[in-house]
Amino acid sequence: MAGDELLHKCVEAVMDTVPPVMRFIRTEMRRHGCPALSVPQFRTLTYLRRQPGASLSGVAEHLGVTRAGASILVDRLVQNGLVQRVPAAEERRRSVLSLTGAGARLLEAARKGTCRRMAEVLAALSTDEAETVIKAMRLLDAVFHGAPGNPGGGPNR
Amino acid sequence: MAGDELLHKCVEAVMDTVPPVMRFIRTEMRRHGCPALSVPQFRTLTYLRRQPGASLSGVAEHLGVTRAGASILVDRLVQNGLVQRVPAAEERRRSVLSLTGAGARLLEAARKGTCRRMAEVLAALSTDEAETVIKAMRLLDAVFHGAPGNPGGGPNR
DNA sequence: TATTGTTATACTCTATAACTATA
DNA sequence: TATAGTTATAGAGTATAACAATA
Repeated sequence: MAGDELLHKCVEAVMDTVPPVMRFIRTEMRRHGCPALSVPQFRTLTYLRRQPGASLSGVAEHLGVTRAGASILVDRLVQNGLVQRVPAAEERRRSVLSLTGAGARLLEAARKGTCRRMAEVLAALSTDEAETVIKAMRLLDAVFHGAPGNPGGGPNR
Repeated sequence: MAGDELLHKCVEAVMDTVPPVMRFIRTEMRRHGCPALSVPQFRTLTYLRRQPGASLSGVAEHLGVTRAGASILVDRLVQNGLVQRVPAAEERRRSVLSLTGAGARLLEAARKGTCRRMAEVLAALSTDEAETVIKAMRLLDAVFHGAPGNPGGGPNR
């Protein structure tokens, strides 16, 4: 475990740096969506590409939001023809979610456009620096994974 | 400049990792605000602590939002008694913004609470790992600083 | 005319609470 | 009773567009 002062510096660094990067991602996602995708929408589509047939609860947990929020989010995606939602055959209260063709195409387009723009920015990094960033992202993934920091433990999570 | 493949891995890592970390920050900020602070509100207060007397345009630019958005944001902070807004003496169309006592206190409380929670999470890192994260945050700061990724270049930015 | 800031409008995200339907 | 999902309500963020006031 890192020392107190170092830890504090680390916390401040993350708190200062993450919001602007997030804003960049959000803005680019909007620009490249056509129709624009919000970050949660993008993350939902990405999740469904990797986990076809996932449930609404799965989406909620992946995003770290309540089921109510996930329900509305998915609703919009369904209304926009990007996601298909059907009741599970065996357990009818469960939803089976998957990308539609349009959803897959839009996801790919948004992903490419946003990645291209971010690549332009990150291209300023040297090889060593890029490796440092990758390593740091893995570390953050590891420690924040399962670190709730999530919505209230109410009855409907 | 890093190679193409490495760059791509770096982009994906950032796009995958930043949103969950951001969500953590947002949730903790809500929890510790009392009344809850949103991330933009928190960043505005932090900015005003460091730049007392800043203008609304300054806030907008710091946050990377339109002036319309910054105006509303500041409005809420003023209504909640956290920020003071007075017209500049010499150039009356300009606003002079600064923290009130309550704003400074709330900022400090929210900062401490959120930092403490994040420190709990980051405490899992070794000294080397914490240093890697700090280094990466500095690198991202540097490359995203000035990388707009910001709202449309309309007439009212 | 250019700059600073506001207001109007519209959309998304997000939470909590209360509900329905299924198991 | 417990679980999956929905709906209602409320408040914040954000964009664009149109506007007012000042320089």
